Amino acid sequence: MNIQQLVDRGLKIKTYTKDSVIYEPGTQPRYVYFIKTGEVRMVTVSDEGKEFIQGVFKAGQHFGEPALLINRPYLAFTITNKDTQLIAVNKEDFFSLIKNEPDFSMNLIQTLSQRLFYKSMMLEELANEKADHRLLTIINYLLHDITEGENLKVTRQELADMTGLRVETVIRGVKMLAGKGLIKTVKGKIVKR
Amino acid sequence: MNIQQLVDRGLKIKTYTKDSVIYEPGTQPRYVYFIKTGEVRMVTVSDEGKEFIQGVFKAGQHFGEPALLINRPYLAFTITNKDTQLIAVNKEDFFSLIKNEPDFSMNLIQTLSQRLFYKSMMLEELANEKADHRLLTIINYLLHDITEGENLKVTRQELADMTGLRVETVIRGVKMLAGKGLIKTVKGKIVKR
DNA sequence: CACTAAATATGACACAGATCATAATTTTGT
DNA sequence: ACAAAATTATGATCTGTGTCATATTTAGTG
Repeated sequence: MNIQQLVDRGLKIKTYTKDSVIYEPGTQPRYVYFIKTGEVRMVTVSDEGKEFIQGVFKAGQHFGEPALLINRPYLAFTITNKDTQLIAVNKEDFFSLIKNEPDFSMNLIQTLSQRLFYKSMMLEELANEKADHRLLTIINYLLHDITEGENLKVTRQELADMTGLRVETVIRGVKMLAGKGLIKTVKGKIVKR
Repeated sequence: MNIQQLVDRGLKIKTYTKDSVIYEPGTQPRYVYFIKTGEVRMVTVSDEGKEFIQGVFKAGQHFGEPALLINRPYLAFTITNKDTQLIAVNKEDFFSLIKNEPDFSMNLIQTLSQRLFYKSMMLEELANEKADHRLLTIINYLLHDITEGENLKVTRQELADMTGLRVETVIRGVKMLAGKGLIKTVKGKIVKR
């Protein structure tokens, strides 16, 4: 099931401007959201206002399934990183997609597996490893998605919010890793080689 | 799909004694494991030998799907907590289960969603919260599964291995939470009220 | 019941990373 | 090309939790 097919079925496209909140923790899930264009981040926020990035979702992907499927209030905020167009698919329709479209079902299982894999990896890091190790792991993970010579389009703040560290610690850590030759940086940007 | 049906299909039951290793990190997944009897823990281990409990699986449940489904080497050890009987279902059979048994597929999706929910919760805790908050969260989570008056059958060491803390920190933290009346303990055991 | 092992408890000290303050550099918008 | 904003950088403390050492309590076993 892709976006076009959903549109063909007559589902409405909703437009959100950058930094709009799509849903908040504590609220009851009613939809699964398919992204037509744009990008969203899923973040949990501590009492002191510190953000942790649970995931980032781009055009063609969907988010918000787990809470809907197990019927639990959301844990996280979902916020647009750019102007974004979404299609909200209600519970009934989403369940019928799973039941009636074997490909969609298989695909969803693999998507959930990928996310579990990432979260397991990060849990090990946050539970057991110190700053430099965490940083190297997330950086290598992110480098997978880009091609040689390109650089990572993430700020130190974002790395901090993915690793549970503070910006200053990330800045010092990245510098250290570059010094040891474990990563390559050009003008502060982390580059794949 | 339940254990009996797998047995009826002629799948072999393998027996493991307590503390046997079923698989190790780095190896390539070939099976999904269904638990007939017993219990296993999934743990990642740091270079310094510190364990983190990624999950615990009991009779009737299965484990090892994500790595198999996305075709990536295991991240964790899986080790029996007790004498355990397993049925190993190979990739082909597992895929056919998903394709041909809609109920199984739906069930798997919900199981994966539950695990994602737990891991998201723990990631937020490990990334943003300090010892006491982490402890209270995991304790409340575990208390959900038992009835009033019963006590948690986990040691401080196990709480430590679930929260990324050290035993001493857990011991001090539990004592503190009990002192503040946020949890109830009897002879050191954490009791549901 | 006694004996041993495992789990819980407690104190002293160390240290990674947080926090705070301020500066330098790079990016973005006009 | 310039100003403003965002990001990166760096130093000086502070602090929660790890580490280590040792003691006490509870559970398990013949």
